[in-house]
Amino acid sequence: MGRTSDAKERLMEAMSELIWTGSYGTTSVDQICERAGVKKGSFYHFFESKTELAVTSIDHGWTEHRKKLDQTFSPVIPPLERIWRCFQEFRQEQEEMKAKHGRVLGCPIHSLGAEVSTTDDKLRDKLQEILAQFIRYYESALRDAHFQGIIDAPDSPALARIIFAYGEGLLLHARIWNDLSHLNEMEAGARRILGIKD
Amino acid sequence: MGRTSDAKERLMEAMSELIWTGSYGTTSVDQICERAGVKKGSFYHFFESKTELAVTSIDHGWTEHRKKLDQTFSPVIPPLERIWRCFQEFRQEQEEMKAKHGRVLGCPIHSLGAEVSTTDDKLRDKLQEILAQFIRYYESALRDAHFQGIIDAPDSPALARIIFAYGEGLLLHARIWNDLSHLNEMEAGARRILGIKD
DNA sequence: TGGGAAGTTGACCAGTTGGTTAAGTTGGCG
DNA sequence: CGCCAACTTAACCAACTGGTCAACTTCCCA
Repeated sequence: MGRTSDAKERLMEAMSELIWTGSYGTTSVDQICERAGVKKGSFYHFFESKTELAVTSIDHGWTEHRKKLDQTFSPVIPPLERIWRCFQEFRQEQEEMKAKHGRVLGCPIHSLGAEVSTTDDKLRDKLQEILAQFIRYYESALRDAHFQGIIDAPDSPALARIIFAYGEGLLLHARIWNDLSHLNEMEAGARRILGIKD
Repeated sequence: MGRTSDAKERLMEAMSELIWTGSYGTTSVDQICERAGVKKGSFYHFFESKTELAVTSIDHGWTEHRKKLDQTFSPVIPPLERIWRCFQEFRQEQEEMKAKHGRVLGCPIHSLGAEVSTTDDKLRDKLQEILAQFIRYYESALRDAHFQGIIDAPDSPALARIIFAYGEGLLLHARIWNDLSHLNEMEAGARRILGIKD
């Protein structure tokens, strides 16, 4: 019943892109609407606030991204190989973003988290949720690697947090320096953390 | 000659605090002025723009912070001890900030970098400069540790970048989760990265 | 002591902010 | 076909944005 529209999807996509290329604070509702080709009245027909759009579009983007991650971290793939592939995909994604926007953009979840976590509770809660889920991919890969005797990691959650913090730190440096080469050392650094010689 | 004033210092301090507790984008000139007890006309007597105040106050804060770091990383102190002390000071500072503001604030340089590095060139350049300087503390400590045979680190700059990225990642997680306990594992994680058993 | 540089003040600006509203248009479905 | 829910539109809002300015006060120094 009633009319149909893809304005909601267009708004979510515009918001995601603007947050990633810029920041939440400097992204105005007018900008979002312009990029999405949607009038402001329609914006507030679909979303009750700018924050709600952000939460919804971040959530939607993560749900999409998880599909790829589920493949990357498939139990069929050797455990450490999963992690190296994940790093390669980080790199590929950042390359694409640099080609498209002329800038290395890093991880939108962390950039947004750094910006809003003291001021926007709803957004912060969503970001926490996503980050906590992400760590589980590392965690289960490391647990598998430990049980296969590939690495020595009796405390895989702790080790996963180290790898995670390290990877996010690198991604952030890549954004700040607008330089993909920071990502080159990701695997080597992780090997060092995992205590793998080579 | 003429009148003297500490309004400039008050503005810098207000800006630093507001950036740290919130973000650059959500900090308005009016807010800064109110907190500093300075009228807007005076603001623009001392600074040509909001960006310039941010650059100046960040720079000033770093110059102050370096004094402490120079002591922490004194060549007199055993090299790895310097790093552990630095971590302890991170923790102490975050504890103080949490007591004062009710929130874990993380590293203002990185939070700011995540937010503005795609949009504000002057600010980004300043942040890059500071971060590059910070890494050197780790770097020289690691070089010393290597030459003293305490660790195996032929490529100390690369290792310093790993430790740095890791530490910043943890600080960011502490901010996002508003939880100091993320910092507890800092030394243990760094030991693992450095390949130290214990 | 007094000239003048340095600092202060509050009124002012145009543009933008997130958000509202009421009247209109569309098209799925009974 | 025609109803009516779903969607669109443009005009509107008060508060706030970063920034300006000319008149005024202070107080250092010659």
